Amino acid sequence: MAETVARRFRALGEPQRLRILQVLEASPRNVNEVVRALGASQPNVSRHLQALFEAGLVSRRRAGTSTVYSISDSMVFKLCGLVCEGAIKQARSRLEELEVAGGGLPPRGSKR
Amino acid sequence: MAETVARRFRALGEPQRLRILQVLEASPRNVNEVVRALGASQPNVSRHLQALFEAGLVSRRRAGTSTVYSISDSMVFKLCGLVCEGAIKQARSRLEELEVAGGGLPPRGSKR
DNA sequence: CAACTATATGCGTATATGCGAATATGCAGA
DNA sequence: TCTGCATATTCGCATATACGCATATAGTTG
Repeated sequence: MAETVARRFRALGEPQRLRILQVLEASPRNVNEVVRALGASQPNVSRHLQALFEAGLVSRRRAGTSTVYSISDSMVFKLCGLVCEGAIKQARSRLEELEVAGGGLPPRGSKR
Repeated sequence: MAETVARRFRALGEPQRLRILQVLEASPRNVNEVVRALGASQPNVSRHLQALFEAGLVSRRRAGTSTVYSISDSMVFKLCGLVCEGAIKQARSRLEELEVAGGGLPPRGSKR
C-alpha cells in the first residue's frame, strides 16, 4: 500500500520528468515534440515518458509512426502546486528567522 | 525549480518514510516511539527522519536526550490522499477494461 | 521490398540510495 | 567526572536509477 503510493511519488521525484509533465500540460505531444521543447536527448525523453506511463501518470496512443503522450490525470498539477506552495511558505519562514537573528544588523545596501 | 519540487517528491518516494509520516500523523513522537511503532531498526528510522527533516516535511525539537519529530505541514496527507485516490481510480478502470475484454467468458466460479 | 522517420531498447558507467552492523555524540543523573 | 540512555553517524555492500551512445523495432511511403 505504502509501496504503491511511494512508487508514484518516486516517478515525480525527477526534475526532468516534472519538466516533461509541464510540457504535456498545455496539450498532448509526441516524443519528438517533447524532445524539442526540452532540448534533451530522444532516448532520455523516451525513457522518462515510459516511466511516467508505468507510474500511471500519463497515457499514450500511437498515431502512425509516432506516440502521443498526454496527462492521464490532471491531479498531478494539484500535487505539484501543493508541494511548490509548501516549499515557498517554508522558504519564507526561514528567511524571516534569518532576518530576526540578524535584527541588529544594518539592512542590505547601507554603508558599513 | 523543478529540482526543488522533485526533491520533496523524492522524499515521499520511500514506503518506509510514508509509514513514518503515518505514525507522526496522530501526534509528535520521538525516535524510539517511531522505532517501536514500526518495528524497524533505530538507525534506519533516524536516517529516514533526517531525510524527511531535510526535505522540510517534518520539524523537530530536542527534549532532554530525545528528539521529538512532528509533521510540519499537514499538506502531505492531502498529497498522499490524492495519489492514493488516483491509484484506486486507475486500478478500477483497468479492472473494467479486463472485464470488457473477457466479456464473453464465464464469470468467476462457474464450471469449465 | 527498400528507405526513411519516429520510438524504443541494450549496454556500460557514474551516481544515488537503502540497509545492517558497529560506533560516535549528546545529554541527564549519581 | 563517570555512567547510561537516546540519537546520530560512519562504513561496507547491494541495488536502483539516470545518462549517453549505439542500435533495434515499428510504421509509412516510394
